[in-house]
Amino acid sequence: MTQIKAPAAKEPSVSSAVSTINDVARLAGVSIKTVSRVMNDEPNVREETRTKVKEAAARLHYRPNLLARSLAGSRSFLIGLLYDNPSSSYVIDLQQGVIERCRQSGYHVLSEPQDSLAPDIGRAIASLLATIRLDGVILTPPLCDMAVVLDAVEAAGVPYVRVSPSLFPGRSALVEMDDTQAAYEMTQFLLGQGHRDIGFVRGHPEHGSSHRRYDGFIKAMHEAGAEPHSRRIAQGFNSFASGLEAAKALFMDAGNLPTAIFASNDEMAFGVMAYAQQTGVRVPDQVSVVGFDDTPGSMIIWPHLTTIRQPVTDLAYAAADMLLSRASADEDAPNFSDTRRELPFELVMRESAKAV
Amino acid sequence: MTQIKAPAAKEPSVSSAVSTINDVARLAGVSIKTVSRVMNDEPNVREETRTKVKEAAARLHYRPNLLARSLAGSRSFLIGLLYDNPSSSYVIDLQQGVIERCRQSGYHVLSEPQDSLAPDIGRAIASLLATIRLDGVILTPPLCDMAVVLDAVEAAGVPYVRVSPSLFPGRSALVEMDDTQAAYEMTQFLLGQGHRDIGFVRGHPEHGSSHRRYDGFIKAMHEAGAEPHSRRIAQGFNSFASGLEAAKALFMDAGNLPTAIFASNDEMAFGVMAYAQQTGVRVPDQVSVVGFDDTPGSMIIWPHLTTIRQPVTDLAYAAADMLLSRASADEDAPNFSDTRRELPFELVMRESAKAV
DNA sequence: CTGAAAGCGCTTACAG
DNA sequence: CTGAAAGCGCTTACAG
Repeated sequence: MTQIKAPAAKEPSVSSAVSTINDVARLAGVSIKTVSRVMNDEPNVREETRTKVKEAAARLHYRPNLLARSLAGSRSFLIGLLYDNPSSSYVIDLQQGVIERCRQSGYHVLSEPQDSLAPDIGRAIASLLATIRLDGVILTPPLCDMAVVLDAVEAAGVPYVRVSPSLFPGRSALVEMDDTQAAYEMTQFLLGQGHRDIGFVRGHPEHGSSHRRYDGFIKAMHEAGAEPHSRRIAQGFNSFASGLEAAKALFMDAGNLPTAIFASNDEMAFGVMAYAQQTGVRVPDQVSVVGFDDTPGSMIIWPHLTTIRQPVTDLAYAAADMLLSRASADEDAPNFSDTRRELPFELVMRESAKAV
Repeated sequence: MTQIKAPAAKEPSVSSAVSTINDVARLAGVSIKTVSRVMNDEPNVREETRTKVKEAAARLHYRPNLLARSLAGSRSFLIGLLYDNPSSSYVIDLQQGVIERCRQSGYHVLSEPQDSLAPDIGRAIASLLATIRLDGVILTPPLCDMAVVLDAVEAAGVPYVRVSPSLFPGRSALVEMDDTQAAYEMTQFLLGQGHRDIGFVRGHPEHGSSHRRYDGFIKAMHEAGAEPHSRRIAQGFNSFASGLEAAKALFMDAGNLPTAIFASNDEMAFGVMAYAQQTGVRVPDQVSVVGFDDTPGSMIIWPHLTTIRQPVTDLAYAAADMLLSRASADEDAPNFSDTRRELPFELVMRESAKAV
């Protein structure tokens, strides 16, 4: 690859473009310690001095060097987002929310995708945390349910928050939504629409949320005295293809279709809808279809998908807030690891489901 | 928000968990300068000494502190990804590719979403670059076409690469694909399938790629002597809703439908397909529909969408490689800003288009 | 081939 | 209310 000169800089000398705390101190006629005090909004500075320093800083376009602050101080102003998630919209929404909150506090976010299947993931994370002193880490599924990952983060002494963990309750601060209740309410919604014969597509058996969603479904069906026959339950793996396969099984007997299908996630619901369309089953006229997650796809298929909206952005806000308030609190503020926030989901009614 | 004690660390003292260059030097019985040489794979170290240092580093689980390296040296090992893009899959794919490449070189990536509509975006970026000394910046549309953004990056003296810019050719290193040619080939594909009466949904007029795609379409149609009537051209704005509206216009006369519709992006193609479905127009039997971008949605609708795959990951690789090779090269290697790489697109044939 | 010194730009701990 | 000194963990520039 060819490479040559950097784009012409506006300043004669690149290095002269950035001013340091020394420049500000000199211009304001104070010590660098005083400049530091002003920049960090510390008390015990005469108002007149404060003004003088602020003016000097403004004139020089001074911005404290984050790296230098990190090295000298006890904070790095860096939060790590560790993920290994196949859903781009989930990751991007979460990341966006975390960045938004961090920015307000002068923090930056390091996105660090991880391969949860890698045998040395524990060492990889330990190495990462040794290389960059992070002030906090956010862990998403499936990483947040892996003991080796939690061990590594804890060994490094970095505070962390888990998003929607399924395992090790109480081991750390966490944010989550109630999958079971959401599936329960979605099922109740279907029942309320007059559906009694409802098929269910289970999610990937290794995801904790799959089981919670199934439980919520069964609970509602049970309460309604409408326990599904086992042939109304299909096993999926969270993919479009597995949804298609599940639909094939659930629609086996064309003369005896369920009136609704509840897929454990949107992706599988799309598979069900595609299969229905291919075989001439009309949605929602013959069969209602609902999903779970409210991915972007639910608004681009027709009929638009009725689904459960995960509060991804709010989960991100909450996780970031926990970390940030811990970072600015006393080193040993008590009970951080007991912090737990449950955020509300939302049942989004669209066109893929209707009353029977 | 409550916050309390950090998760119990494995080590008695958190600070003792991380070893420094001094620890390694002491254990190996050498100076820190020698440790530095070994860690950076510099020459002029006796093999025996090198081994001794490596062993000491391994025993102490030593990882050089990135922040300290940054402050002392001329490199920060940090690359910034600046974006303001509504498509989560585009952003995540690009980010993933950039991170992957950076990781191999010991670099980390700071994702910095920007509001391209903010009036002070130039100052925001200048401030960011003053706060964190980045070794390089990657700019995506629409940021890469904003003079105020380029000015800020250049003023900071940070090397940068633009991804798919439409404006200011030659102002910087860039990676891109040929939108015009892609649209041209997609149109030729349709023509080759026997379509002559092809409708077109134009993209958002403020996106440079919209015009290039339109040009490619027109060129192919012209060459085939099949110039479209103006009522076969609809204006969209890259959204699902605008695709739906466009379809309404293009399908106005039910007795005289085009045999194919080429939408400038997938999102609008989905809108066209939804409208077709709502009005009983069968895709692809009555009308073929094709899109552009190969977003995840193209695989969850039925029929799956025939579209153009942007080489997003490869664009990311190429952009990162340019920056990384520049970072490890001489400060003034010539012509970096002339570097330009064009990557091949791919025509992905799926079920939404068929021969007439 | 190896090392002692200085310094990157800040904050900490202390003194006044 | 303010500042001089030391130090964070490295690399640079220089000396031998």
